[in-house]
Amino acid sequence: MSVTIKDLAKETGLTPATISAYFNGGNVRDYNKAKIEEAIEKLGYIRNDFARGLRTHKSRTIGVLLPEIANKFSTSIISETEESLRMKGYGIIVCDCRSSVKREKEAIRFLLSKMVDGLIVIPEDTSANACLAAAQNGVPVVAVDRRTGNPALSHVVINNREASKNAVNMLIERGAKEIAAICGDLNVYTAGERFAGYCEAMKEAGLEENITYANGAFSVQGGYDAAKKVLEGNPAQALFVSNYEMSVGAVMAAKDMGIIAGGDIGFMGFDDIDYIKPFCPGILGVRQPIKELGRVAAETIISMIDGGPARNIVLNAEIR
Amino acid sequence: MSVTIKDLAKETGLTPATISAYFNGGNVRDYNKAKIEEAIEKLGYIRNDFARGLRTHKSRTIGVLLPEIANKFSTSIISETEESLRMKGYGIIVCDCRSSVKREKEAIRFLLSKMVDGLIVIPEDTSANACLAAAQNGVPVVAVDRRTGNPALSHVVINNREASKNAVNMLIERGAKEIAAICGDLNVYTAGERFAGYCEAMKEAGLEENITYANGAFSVQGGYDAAKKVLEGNPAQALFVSNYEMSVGAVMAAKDMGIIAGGDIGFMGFDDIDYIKPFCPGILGVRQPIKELGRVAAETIISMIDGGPARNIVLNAEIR
DNA sequence: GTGAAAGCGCTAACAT
DNA sequence: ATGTTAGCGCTTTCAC
Repeated sequence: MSVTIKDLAKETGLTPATISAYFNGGNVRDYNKAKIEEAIEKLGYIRNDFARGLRTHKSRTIGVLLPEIANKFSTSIISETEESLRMKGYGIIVCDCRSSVKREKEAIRFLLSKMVDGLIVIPEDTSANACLAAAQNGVPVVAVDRRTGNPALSHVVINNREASKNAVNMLIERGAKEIAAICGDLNVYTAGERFAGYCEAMKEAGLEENITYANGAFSVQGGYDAAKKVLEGNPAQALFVSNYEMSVGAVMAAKDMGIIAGGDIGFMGFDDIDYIKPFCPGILGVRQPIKELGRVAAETIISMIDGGPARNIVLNAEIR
Repeated sequence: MSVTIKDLAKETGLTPATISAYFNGGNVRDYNKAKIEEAIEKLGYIRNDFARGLRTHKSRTIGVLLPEIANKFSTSIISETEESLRMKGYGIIVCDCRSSVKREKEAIRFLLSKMVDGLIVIPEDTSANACLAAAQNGVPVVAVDRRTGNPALSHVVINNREASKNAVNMLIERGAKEIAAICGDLNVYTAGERFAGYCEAMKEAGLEENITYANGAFSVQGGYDAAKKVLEGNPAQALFVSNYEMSVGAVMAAKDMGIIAGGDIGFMGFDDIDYIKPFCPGILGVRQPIKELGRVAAETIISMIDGGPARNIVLNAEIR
């Protein structure tokens, strides 16, 4: 079957212990090192991480759990996380849970049985019950993008409420009074916070009565439908859309109704909406520091694995 | 430390062997089953897949290797693959290699050391040398999207050349004669095939002299730059862009130059360009059967793990 | 249907 | 600097 450390021992005339020392930075004579390396090459040896992990209780692997793997925002974060982690010698196992709390629980068990050293999660379950099993097993958890009620977890989020408030204020400064919010399920942390920021801005501007909210799925279609509903009902002067996919959908819906977002009406979306900008030069967006989010998440999980405490980190979004 | 099968044995008054039998579908008395389940719940037992894999040489895990994890096309495929695989009891480990052959090799070693039962790859290295190590270890490999020269691998691809030829023919039928291709690096399988299809169509229509090709990175920016170059030089009557991100960029570039793709000039892009359609109703796209690609890849790797032969599967793309 | 015992491939004392 | 030995948590004969 597969080549083991024993075969390397036989090939080189050394013992397994020496080979192991070689792999783990122990002191090995240079000419023995050379022999070992030769044998590895010749035999095509690949280390069995199962055996290793069984001994060490370490996998040098981080579990990553996303609501949806085909979601641009999530994968952009993860892309950066993976990069940072790789440089520290860690790999990642990615799972998605299709935005289902039940699957989130299953996936966490799956990841734990893979002996991950830590977990980076965009949590679906706000109470973070699903992460309990991890905590129980001494596996540290970093929640990204969404805050949970569990103080054992680290959190890396953006200043959702404040950024949204500023964003809406910007629409107000430009003269809009009837600003409709399109936010998706308010029980989701980000949606709730962003809507709250919208409300604060409206209230402080004395526009409390103009607060309008349209629900919808966190998808292009969801944003499309919600915007259509809003624009057909009460012609708004501006739209505040609190998520990337929904922003794209909302711009499409407006266009289909003959309304240019950012031109005929004010428009504040979220994340990287540059693709659409040539067609709607006036649109604005809250830009989350996605790369930093991913990098900081990686740093935080490493720090926790090394025994550091749970942290709460808030990054600032920018409006462009 | 963590709860083991021994703890379950102690708790239930049974032996590890019986607990193991329980997990592996052996015959266990109903009231013992109940006791075991109770103990699992009470103690919060999570199976150690390292120990298990060490014994069985199976991980029930498939390694997935992508050029770029933040790429919509890749993750859309994987999303479907993961779903299918999960239903068969398999999980996935996802790596990306940043479109680097060197990293691809590293990632494959990483995945093999994690004892994956199979590999699903969007191969960066056309010769599939990187996959050699997998074959050597008896780990089956399925290449998706791009064909390699290695007959040991299964391949799941679309009819790139034919679909592209049909697509370009469609532009020709609509009256375009000066059609420029924007394809990215032609050494990449898909780009090469799609360009070949374009050339065939042009030749058969007697438009050989009009063949124009602009290179660029496989990104929005790459498509933008390439389109700008093309449109500034020799005002084309139509654009054929052979990749999703580049299609988006090309449409943006045209718009920035005051040209509406699909209106002022013919436009044939790739994949799901619906987001832009409200702004350019006339654009067309080659639609790859992404979900089917992902599902078939999953089915194929399972079949190979069960001892089946390597397969070559070609799915048809549709033009809309 | 359940128990006893061996061993998967590796690492980590400890001895030399 | 290298060898010896025991054991990580599980599965798997083989008895009973």
